[in-house]
Amino acid sequence: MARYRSGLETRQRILEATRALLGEVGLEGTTLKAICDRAGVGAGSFYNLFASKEEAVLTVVRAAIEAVDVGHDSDARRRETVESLVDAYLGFVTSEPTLARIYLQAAVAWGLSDPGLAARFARHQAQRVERVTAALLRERPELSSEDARVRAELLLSALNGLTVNWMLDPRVDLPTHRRRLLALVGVGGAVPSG
Amino acid sequence: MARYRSGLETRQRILEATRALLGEVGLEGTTLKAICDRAGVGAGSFYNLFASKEEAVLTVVRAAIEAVDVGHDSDARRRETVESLVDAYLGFVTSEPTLARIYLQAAVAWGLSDPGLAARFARHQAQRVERVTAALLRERPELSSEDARVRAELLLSALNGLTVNWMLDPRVDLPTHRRRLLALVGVGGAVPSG
DNA sequence: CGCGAACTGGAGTGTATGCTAAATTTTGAG
DNA sequence: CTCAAAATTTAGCATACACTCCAGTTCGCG
Repeated sequence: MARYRSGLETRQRILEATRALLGEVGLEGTTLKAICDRAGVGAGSFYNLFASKEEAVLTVVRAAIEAVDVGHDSDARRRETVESLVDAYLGFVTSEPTLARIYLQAAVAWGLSDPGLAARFARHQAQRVERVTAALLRERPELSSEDARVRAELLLSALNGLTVNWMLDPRVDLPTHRRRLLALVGVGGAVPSG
Repeated sequence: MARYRSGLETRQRILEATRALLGEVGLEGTTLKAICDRAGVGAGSFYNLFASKEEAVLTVVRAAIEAVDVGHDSDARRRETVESLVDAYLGFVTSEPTLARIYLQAAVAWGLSDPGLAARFARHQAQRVERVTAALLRERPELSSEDARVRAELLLSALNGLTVNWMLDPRVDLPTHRRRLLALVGVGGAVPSG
């Protein structure tokens, strides 16, 4: 394992190379040789720090998952709004498209095959739903909790879908959809007309 | 290429094996050997009918893309409703999860890497948006066309996102979301309360 | 039938991959 | 300074992959 400073730095370089490659050429192109070349490291060094290539990739993916729900201690959470949550998500997607891409890729390409990973993603999604539901109930106390939960699930699903569409076609107008989405869920701007 | 009946049958068997494997073990596990074993065919036969493994896989993916928007001649299209379109999509997803999965997998795993494929998916998505927009305008003529288009895009994005969530966690309640989604877009059932 | 073209299976090829072994250098606590 | 552990490089191994070659078989038109 890494105990000296040099080893830790190398470990970091490897993870950064892995992350960059996953975002640029996808999982398929992220070979061990590519990682080592990019990190400026021999294969032996890699295996001195990681048990397998999969470990490095999963480390990156895990970080991507965490990064989706950045920040907010439990105190600030009680003040966060649906709008701020949506903005945090969209801000992450647009400012870190590489990580967002890795997340989606992992969810669809692996999550659908590996039950363990699927469970991890599902759990993560459930936590996000809880967070949005809580915010929604704070802003619109008249909603039943089931109603709020369904709306939260829809909101998050739509955000995920929009992200995919945006990545396939950057002309997708995220700000407009953001506004529309908040209105349709019944928060923030004008109430939907019908 | 295939000219005899036998060759055409073999070709069909190969495509079916490819489709099944893509749905079961993903792109990663869909090797040439796996395809040939499953189809009961030698590698030579495969390459007598397909120029490459990629050709077979892309043929299957193309079919999956087409299958998402099944049926409806141009006459029936003028009578289709938002609800019928949503139901057609959800019906396809739940009755042919394998194909739906291939579609999503291809869109995310390849579409994000291969610009050509991304363009194909984007074009396909644009056509779907047009179709839903037209239906929405028919049902609610008071909407502006921009408004209808944005709602259609959101509806489709949410459907895609819901599909992903449902595949990761089958407990996702599609019928409820379907009803909610139609209401939120402003069609079908009760108008949203706020 | 006859015959050329299509089809078939399976061994074989080259290559890229993930990973290892061993020899060497670097690190840093005592 | 010493020295054992950690870090690093390099060469190479085993495997799996997409794909080719080729000898033999089947097809179906004339």
